[in-house]
Amino acid sequence: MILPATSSAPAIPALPEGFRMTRQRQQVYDVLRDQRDHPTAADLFERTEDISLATIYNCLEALTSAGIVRQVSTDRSSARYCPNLHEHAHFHCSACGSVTDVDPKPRACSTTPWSLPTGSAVETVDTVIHGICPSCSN
Amino acid sequence: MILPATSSAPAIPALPEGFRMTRQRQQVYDVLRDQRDHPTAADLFERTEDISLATIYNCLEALTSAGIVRQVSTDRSSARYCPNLHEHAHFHCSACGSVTDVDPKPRACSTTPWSLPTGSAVETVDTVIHGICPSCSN
DNA sequence: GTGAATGCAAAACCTTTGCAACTGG
DNA sequence: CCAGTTGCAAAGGTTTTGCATTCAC
Repeated sequence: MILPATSSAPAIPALPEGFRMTRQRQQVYDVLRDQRDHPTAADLFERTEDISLATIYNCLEALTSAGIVRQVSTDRSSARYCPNLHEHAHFHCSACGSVTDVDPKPRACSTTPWSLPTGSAVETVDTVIHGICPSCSN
Repeated sequence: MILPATSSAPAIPALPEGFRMTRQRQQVYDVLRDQRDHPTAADLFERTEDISLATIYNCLEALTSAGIVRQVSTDRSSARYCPNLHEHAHFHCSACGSVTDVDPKPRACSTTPWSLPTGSAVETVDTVIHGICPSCSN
């Protein structure tokens, strides 16, 4: 007998001790993982069912501080969310508003190209490339 | 007779055709240029006189689209503004919240280290380095 | 003179919060 | 069981808007 394709096996990178994988958190993570278009909280609210908007925000906060989702700010509009944990930048099309992942070049310089003051401790680097995407260039 | 030090000579990079340099826009630009700590709209409202908050926002929008000021989004809090037009990144201290300019290393790789899809047109690249600044490391 | 910019207050928008009810481990 | 999570509605903070007045060119 074949089990119905329940939407979600955990399938999540190492979770912190004591992290509660609730139905809501799983659903939010599933949408992020399956539709990698960097949805906003409102997008996620529409794409899920029986989750309040406040809980969407709670889940995103929980997933973000658990380290399995990154928050992306391309402009002043709603925050977007990204389940890609590999080093990458975000390309933001100023025409259509889409946000896509951009990988580093195969053998790009390995050290930070920025002259940080002595004593600075780097936690994360967020790079947003604004421009026009191939589809909008036509 | 010595003239009182009126706050402002134009002293602004090439302005677009038809840009009206009003008193308010000049004052906002002067504060940005003289106190390069990346103030928010609310900061600028406090540091200027006889300018309404709505006008602060109008001025920032005007200066930004005129290309002489850049908007900086380090997190979800208020937008910050930067009059430094040279290529640089922003270091955001997650402890004290300060934002400082970071210059590129003298001979860092000259081309984008990102594999952009063919047909992408890059307009600007915003890099925010989150971490702990030297003062907060103590 | 005239279109653009300002000031005010109100509205819009995104996100967080307080608190009672519920639930995952 | 019970601390942590949810849902709701209300509040908070930031930014925008409508419109009459004022101003830069």
